[in-house]
Amino acid sequence: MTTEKRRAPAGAAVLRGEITTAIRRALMQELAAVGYGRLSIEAVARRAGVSKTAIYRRWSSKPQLVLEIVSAAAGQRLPLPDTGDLRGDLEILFMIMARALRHPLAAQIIPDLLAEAARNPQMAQTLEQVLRTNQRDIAGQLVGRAIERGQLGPDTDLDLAVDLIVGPLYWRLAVSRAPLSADDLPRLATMVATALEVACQPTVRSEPGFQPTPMTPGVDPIHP
Amino acid sequence: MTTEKRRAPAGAAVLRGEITTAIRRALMQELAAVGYGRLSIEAVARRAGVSKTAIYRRWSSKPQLVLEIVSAAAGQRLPLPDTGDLRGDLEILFMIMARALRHPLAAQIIPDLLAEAARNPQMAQTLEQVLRTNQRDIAGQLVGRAIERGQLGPDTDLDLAVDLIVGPLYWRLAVSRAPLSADDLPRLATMVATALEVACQPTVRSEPGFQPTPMTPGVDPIHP
DNA sequence: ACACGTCGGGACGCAACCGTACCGTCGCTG
DNA sequence: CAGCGACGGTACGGTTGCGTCCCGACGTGT
Repeated sequence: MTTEKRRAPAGAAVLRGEITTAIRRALMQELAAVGYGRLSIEAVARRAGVSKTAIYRRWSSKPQLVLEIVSAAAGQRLPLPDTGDLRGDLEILFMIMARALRHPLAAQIIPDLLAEAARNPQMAQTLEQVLRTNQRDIAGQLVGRAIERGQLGPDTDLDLAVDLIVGPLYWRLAVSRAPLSADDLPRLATMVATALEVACQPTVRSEPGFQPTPMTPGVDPIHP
Repeated sequence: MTTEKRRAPAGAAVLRGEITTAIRRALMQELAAVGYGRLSIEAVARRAGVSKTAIYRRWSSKPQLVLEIVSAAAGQRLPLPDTGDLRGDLEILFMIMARALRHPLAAQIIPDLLAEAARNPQMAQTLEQVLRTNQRDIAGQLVGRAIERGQLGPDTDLDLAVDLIVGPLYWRLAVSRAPLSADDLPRLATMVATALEVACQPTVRSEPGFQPTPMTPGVDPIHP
């Protein structure tokens, strides 16, 4: 309640936006260069041409810094145009994904943070919000449109659809890191669209013939 | 050439295998716990109940240690049975992959090392040998059989096929980390098999109708 | 039985980094 | 126009980890 007597910060006593921007940029570059595990505040400050204090004035600690900046950077929701066809929607989506994942910064940072999320609940929660729900929403509306059109059945498994849609391109661009020609995207879209249509068609066509082998967990593939 | 006068190490002067094993196991656990970036020799030694010297006697440095152990652990080639059908082969493969990726150690370590490989040429080369070529071989023989059977055309794009085969399951188990019921694997196999068959059928069925939007690289999805 | 030679362990010097306290500086507010 | 007050920067202890050196212990080959 004593805050009423204090006057608001003004003049030189206000955070300089240019320095904040420099820190944000430096953090992303440093994150790409050394990864979350090795990230050090000192290195970020050096790269930004700024003192550590400038960072600690804005963010309380290293996790807080990374989480806030990453959230802000990845939180942009981009609209997905409706082409009127499942395959067309997929191709648009693939182009957006490819453009994002081709950027060196994103291609370095995203897998790194996803790996970190596997052991860091805070990071997992943050990425869940800014990445996964975003993707699930996008894939969700994409699948939803296809259902409305009758291209897919209403009982389509959304999770499996997301895997099929996102998995191949993520693997290619973020994991395998092999070059991908522009021609491949339409082909991939065709393949995925066909797979979805066949597996989730309104007209059910179950095809038994191969009985699944029972799971045998307990064998260690890594080491005895 | 003075080595001729030296006699071979024997007795207590020979490396104790139990300690080597303890180091290997501790390294994997530590790698899963903190990741490659934060990995410290001291922590490995602590976890193994061993002194640092015991480690430095066996491996010269941290990268060398990790690369050697990871190579040894992941280098096991497992045979892929021939079910006589593309979909059956895929289902078997998916079960093998799922069993491997469901192990907490592997699920933590593999994405972490893949992310590290993006900035570490040594790591990239090692993983290339022990993981990617392994997968490419497996997928290659799987596709090769399908081609022999006539299920796929001889001009099948192997790279794209690998993406489609490996991507979804890797995304689901290693990135998204969502639970995957046993029923999902056969369904996924059906979807992928269908996608491959349609896109790579000997009877070419090209279907134009959507002209690809040109690539526009240069827009930064991360930050201006 | 002896001696050889490496073993594993503890200790050390060095370097990097975290988070904080203190300092002079500067521009708005009254 | 005067001074308040947070700014950005430097300096500082404390901690952690790397890689090395020295030490006593110990089992085999001569």
